[in-house]
Amino acid sequence: MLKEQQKIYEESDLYRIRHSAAHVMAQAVIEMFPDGKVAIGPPIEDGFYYDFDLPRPLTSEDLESLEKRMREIIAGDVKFNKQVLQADEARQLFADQPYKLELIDGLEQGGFDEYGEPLEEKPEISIYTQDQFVDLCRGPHVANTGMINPEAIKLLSVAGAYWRGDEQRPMLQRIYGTAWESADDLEQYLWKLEEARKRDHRRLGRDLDLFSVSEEVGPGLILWHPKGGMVRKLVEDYCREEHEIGGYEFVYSPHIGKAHLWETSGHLDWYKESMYSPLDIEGQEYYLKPMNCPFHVEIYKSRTRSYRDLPLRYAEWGTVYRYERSGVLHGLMRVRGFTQDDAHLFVRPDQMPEEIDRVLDFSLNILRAFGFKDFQAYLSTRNPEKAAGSAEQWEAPTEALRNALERAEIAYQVDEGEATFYGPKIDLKVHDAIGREWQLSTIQFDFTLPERFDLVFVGEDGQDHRPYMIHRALLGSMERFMGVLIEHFAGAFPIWLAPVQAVLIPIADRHFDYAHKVAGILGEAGIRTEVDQRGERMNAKIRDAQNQKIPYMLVIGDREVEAESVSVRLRSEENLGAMSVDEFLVLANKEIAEHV
RNA sequence: GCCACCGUAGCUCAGAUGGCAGAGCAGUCGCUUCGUAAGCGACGGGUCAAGGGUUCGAUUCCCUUCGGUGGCUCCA
Repeated sequence: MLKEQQKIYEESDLYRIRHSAAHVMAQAVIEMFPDGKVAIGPPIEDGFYYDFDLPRPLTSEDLESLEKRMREIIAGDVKFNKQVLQADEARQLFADQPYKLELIDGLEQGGFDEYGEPLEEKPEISIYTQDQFVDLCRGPHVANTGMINPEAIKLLSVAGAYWRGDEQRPMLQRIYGTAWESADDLEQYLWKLEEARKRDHRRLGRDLDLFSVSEEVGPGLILWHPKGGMVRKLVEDYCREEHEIGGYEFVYSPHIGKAHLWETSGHLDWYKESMYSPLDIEGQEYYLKPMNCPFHVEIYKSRTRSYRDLPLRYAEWGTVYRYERSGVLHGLMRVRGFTQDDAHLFVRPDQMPEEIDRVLDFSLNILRAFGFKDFQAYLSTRNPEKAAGSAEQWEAPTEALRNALERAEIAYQVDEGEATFYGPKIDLKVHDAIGREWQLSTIQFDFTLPERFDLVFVGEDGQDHRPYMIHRALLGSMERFMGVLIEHFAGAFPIWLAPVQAVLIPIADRHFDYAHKVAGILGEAGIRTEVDQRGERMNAKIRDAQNQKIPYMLVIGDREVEAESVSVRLRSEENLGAMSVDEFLVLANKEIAEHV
């Protein structure tokens, strides 16, 4: 959620309802476990959570009885009473609540909020009491529990969460719940969850035979099947063409490189924990590449570069390997081996602003071509804990990126301290068909590599000058992009990307010959076509084609053979009736060209 | 990696307080030749994730490992 949206949310009634529901839930939990310790319980985007330290793991039966108890507390319609305390009074009150004591210390020092984030002003210490339950809390809440709609709350799941998000601290039990103003809203939200589950790319990947992950090969390593491979190829083909038009040149580089390369690049200093262990080859250490940059840099260095050569734009669909902790792997979205649509731009300082504008523009156009319309940009700035180079060095590129965003006129927010070690970056996120946000493009300024590799170009003055380097991936990784595409379209890819665009459905065996004849014509016209000649009834063939989300189902029976036509049914279930093969080709080609 | 839960046929899932392993779908074969979302029948298919322990006997109980799911931390 954007910071401005978050602010509006925090002012809303819904925010109070959810915050209050979290307290009611905490009361129910503490009634169940009187010795339980409470941590924090804030509202979140679609609901709320509360973290607890409890004597035993919670079960789904516990959630049911907690939910029941919450409804009783709500029915009691008790007041939320606010009271402001001195730190010492608060400490006495929460003497047996170690997490609250830590929070009180943070508040008293005026330093930190409940997440451990620094605060600008020293806040007052307040408690809210409802029924017998007292909680350290800054509010706000509804006036009394009766203002929470008991028909619009639901406890969703239990998960582990570190106290203050720190993996060195204890693991708490987090209960996620949701609360809405009306039962209808709740129902709609649950429908959305169900819809998201149905379009889960892992499920569709199997049902549509797009890809798989084999236990034999290893977790986070994707096997693309022919249908998924076709979609991926179409995506790549389109992008390659656009890149050529956009002035990029294609390069290819190997999957491994010597340790010294990664020392020079800085990856072994800054990125080692994400890299696979080295291979020993003839006494030399080689690392699997986690990024493509050093290779492109070596291509740049392979000869003397003149100011006339720049900008150079090296593009590569580069497959990289990163060690991701087992718990973070997720279908195509988070994997250990993936292919970036990567490019590195080497530019003269005077070309830099225009080049960044171009990249941002290029990126938006490509994403639009795939049906994404809603973008959100994030500008990540220097993290002093984890940054190569000085603060001064970061200033100019950070400004350049900010200016590009201003000129592109897209909504963005600044994420302070979120940059990678080598430079500030812009991340572009898209909203999919059901409103979820996914990160795809990244445009990263890199001022460290040109220095580390001592990159130069010869200027007009005959002297060596340092080029700037911009690192960018537009789709991000092919794996993640495909995952987002699958979920965005719920597997019903736009016709130009559909692995099978038309299926011919002969009603009886005697129609096979004509079906193959039509398939031949369509194939020659570039339509990806299959003939379903199983001994199934037409109804079954239609059902299967529908489930495979094939855009055009062409039914062929006696009438069509007679009239040399096809009967066109769409996956929208619309039946267009009979038309000639030529008419169908006009229709299909139009829709393919329009990317619908 | 951490916390919780889970792992039975390609998929979705039954099952037994520890005693020869079950269904639907999918697959193969046969019959059917059908007009816009599932025709009928037969057959094949399993070291019950792997390894170890307890036991007369383990798919079932215990331990370890591997894999998955939801989160946390991290991220393209």
